[in-house]
Amino acid sequence: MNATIPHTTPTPKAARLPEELVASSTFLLKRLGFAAKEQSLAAYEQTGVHPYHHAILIVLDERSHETQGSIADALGYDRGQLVGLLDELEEKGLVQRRRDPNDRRRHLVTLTPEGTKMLRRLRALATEVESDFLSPLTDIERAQLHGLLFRLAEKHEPRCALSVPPPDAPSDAAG
Amino acid sequence: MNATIPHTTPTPKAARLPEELVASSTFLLKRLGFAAKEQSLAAYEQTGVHPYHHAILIVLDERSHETQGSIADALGYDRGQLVGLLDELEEKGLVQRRRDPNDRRRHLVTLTPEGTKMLRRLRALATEVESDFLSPLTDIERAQLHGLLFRLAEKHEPRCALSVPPPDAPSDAAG
DNA sequence: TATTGTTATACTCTATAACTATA
DNA sequence: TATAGTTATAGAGTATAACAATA
Repeated sequence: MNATIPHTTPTPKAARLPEELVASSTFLLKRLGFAAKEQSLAAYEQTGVHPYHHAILIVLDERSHETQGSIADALGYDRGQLVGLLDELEEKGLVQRRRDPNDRRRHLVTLTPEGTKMLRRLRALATEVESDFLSPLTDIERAQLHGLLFRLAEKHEPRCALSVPPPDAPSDAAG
Repeated sequence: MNATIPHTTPTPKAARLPEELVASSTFLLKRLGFAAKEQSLAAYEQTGVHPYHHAILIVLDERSHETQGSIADALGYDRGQLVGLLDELEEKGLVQRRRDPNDRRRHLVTLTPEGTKMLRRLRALATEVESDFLSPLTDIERAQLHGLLFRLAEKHEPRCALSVPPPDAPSDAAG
């Protein structure tokens, strides 16, 4: 390795990202979103289900007897993708599908008692992952961050908008 | 459609995400990271290059004559992946590879004048995308958001850390 | 033997659309 | 004809590791 003189290496050994990229919030969002996804996946491995499954269970816990289409729409999943996810949840006994007697094309999906139990476990895990991911921030900073992310999500992920502003109210109030 | 009585639809037509998910910052980070990626990809289509290519050009603009390994390390890319990206940049005449005479295993990569020109264009485009993505926020809020994201990135994307804390300083000070 | 760059392979995701059964 | 769910297929993207040249 040409090791007579250690070259004084003024450039740091640990490779750093260009400041220009680090200065970009969208760049950081992409990287952090990826990191959050990876950490979630690693944590969920022990449970045998994917964060996708967790989201489905949450939807069913809010309003059971959803149709597959309404679940897919609520989460932004493709309907074809949802079929496989529900197959897996059903195999594990966490949800149950039955035909809607009023429209036999539809499946009504419900949470089983085992599904409710799993959901409890997944909620605890998700809280843990979130808390760990945000650990560099104080509680106040976490609230600030969430508020800012939510404002962006209202625009870029409209499904996040919690309430549709009433037509006669000034729309600014909803922000 | 069984259209005698319109059902009064108390559930909103627009499918909404469960509040539980929207309340999670890591969930929002994942979705926003994905949205940022999608918007970048759409914007970069007109240029014929990918955001990956842009990042490589930025690295070369900071410090030319990088080896392929150091570029990959700086950006966190796989070295095998980088080969193809550099092939594409070279085909377009934006970068040039030549062997390092001091170590003939290595390739030194440099920006061509065309690459510099393209980089100018890409910088303008990236600024536009960023500005549009953050448009719901005021300048002060944008700065707040970036500060918070950066603090998270220092932990979850160590390549973002701008300066290595001096060994004699208390490590807590580095956040 | 270890490292740089290259190539090949395989695997995961996702997007698309064809297909069925019901309406 | 249109819709809900299902299935199959293809494509992009990514990760892994085998490989040749050089140290």
